[in-house]
This record gives sequence, structure tokens and C-alpha cells, in this order.
Amino acid sequence: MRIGELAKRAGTTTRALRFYESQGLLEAQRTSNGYREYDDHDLRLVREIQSLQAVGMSLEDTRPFVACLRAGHESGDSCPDSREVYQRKLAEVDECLERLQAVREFLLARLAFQDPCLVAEPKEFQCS
Amino acid sequence: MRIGELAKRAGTTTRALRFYESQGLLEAQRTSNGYREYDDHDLRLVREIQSLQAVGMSLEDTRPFVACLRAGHESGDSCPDSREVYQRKLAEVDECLERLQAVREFLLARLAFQDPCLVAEPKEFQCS
DNA sequence: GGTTGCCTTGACGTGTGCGTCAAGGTTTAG
DNA sequence: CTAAACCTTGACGCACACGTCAAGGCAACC
Repeated sequence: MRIGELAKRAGTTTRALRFYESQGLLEAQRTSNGYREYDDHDLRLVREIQSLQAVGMSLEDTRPFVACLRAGHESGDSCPDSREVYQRKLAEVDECLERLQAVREFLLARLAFQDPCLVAEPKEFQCS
Repeated sequence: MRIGELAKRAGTTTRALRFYESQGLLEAQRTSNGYREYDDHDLRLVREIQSLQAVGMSLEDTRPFVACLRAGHESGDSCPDSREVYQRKLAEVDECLERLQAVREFLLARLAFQDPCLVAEPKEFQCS
């Protein structure tokens, strides 16, 4: 299939697919006229990328998963590198949850009391 | 005081202060040679901006608080617009917490079981 | 042969909060 | 007089994941 159909089947855009290719996440055969040609395996790769992005991972984070699928594994997260990413992400999420809880307490307190001196500020806040 | 001293006292940079001014958050008197001149009230404004940013607010979000201080209130969050921002932020934080929890469950499950089909994917994830 | 609908590469735009030069003016110390 | 340490405006850079033209090639249909 060509890039337009892959985009439609994956529910994305041709621009995104070309961008993935520019980032080395996706490869494509070329037909004689220069058109990109994809198969179902590529569709699988794109879906993997999308589902990982949906849980807050960057494209860089998806690299090991894509590599894992390319290496022939039936799921992208059965390789050590992928599981490392999971663990790192989990740690990030946990940290983010803590900060968000602190921010939440801060906001609740500020909304409840008018006195700003009663409420300590949370530490810095940077969640993906 | 001039911009350098204000920056030092607030623990920020002159670049940030000029940026705040370009965004209409900070104003400055000018001395005869064109230098910006600030007072303690401006320092208070900058500190307000910083503490709000620290809890994840954008510069745009800080606008009502700054206006509230400028209007003469002793705390930036005693005006209705500021409290609205608090409420909106609280809602955002709550939504973000839910999504992060779902992501956390997803990651934990993926790390525990090798079978990817057992785990449903969380919905889209976009936390500030 | 003209239109439509695909495809190609290239390059600039988006949002956020500044960082980092660049090129120059001002003030103070020596 | 000069060097250091301030200050000014202007403008480009960054990260991220693409969106959005622009200018053109290719294939099929009327």
C-alpha cells in the first residue's frame, strides 16, 4: 500500500508518516516511480508508535519498541530495552503523580482559605 | 533598583524580566538614560509570577493574579478572576491525575505480564 | 489533452518561556 | 583614557511532533 492508504488505515496523516521516516522509525520500499510502498508489518509499527504516544511517550521512547518488532518479536515490549523504557516511564509517572498531588493540595487550600500564608508551596512542577 | 538587581533579588534573569514586560505582565519606569527602574512592588509581582509558574501555571494564567496585585489587593489570589484560574487549574490537575493513574496501571500491567493483550490502553494523555 | 487525485521533496510555521548572541550606549573605577 | 560592568533593542535558537503551503511529477479517467 502507498503512504495515503497507510495513513488512512492507521488513522494518521502522511505528514506524520514521513516524519517518522525522517526520524528513522519507519522505512519504506520505493516503487519505480519513487512512491513509498508499505505492508501490514509497517502498519503494525505505526500502531505501536501511536499506542505508545497515547500513554505519553515521546517518539524517542518508542524507538526500542519499534526495533523489537523489527527484530521479529511478536510484541514490541518483549525486549529488554523496551522494558527499561517502561520502567523509566513508570518512575516518571510516579514522580509526576506526587507533584500533581502536592499541587492539588495547594490549589484546594488556596481555594478554601483566603489566607495565603497558611499554605506552603509545592516544589517545582514539570510533568510531561 | 535596575533590572539586574531585580533579577538577582528574584532569582531570575534579566531576559525573563524583559520577556514578562513584553507580555504585559511587568511595567517599568524609565530613568533619563532609558534604563528600567523597579521598586519592591515589582519584586512582589515577579515573585507572584514565579510561585504560580512553580505550580504549573502558564504566564497567561498568572495575568489575573498580577492584575489583582496591581489593583492594590494584598494577595494576588483574592480576586474573582484569580480564583477562577485556581478552579480551572484544579480541574486540569484532577483530569491529569486520572489519566496518569490509568497510564500507571497500564505500565505496571505491561511490566508484570508479558501478554500485551491482557491490558487495555488508557485514553489519550496530555498533562501540562 | 485536460482534470483529478495521488505522490515527491523542501522549507517555513506552531506554542512556550525564555537562552544566547550581536551591536551598541552609559556609568563608574582606576 | 580606558576597561569593566552595567544597560538598551533586535533577532535568531531550542525542544517536539508534526501542520501547512509550494512547486512539481505520475497515473487514470473523460
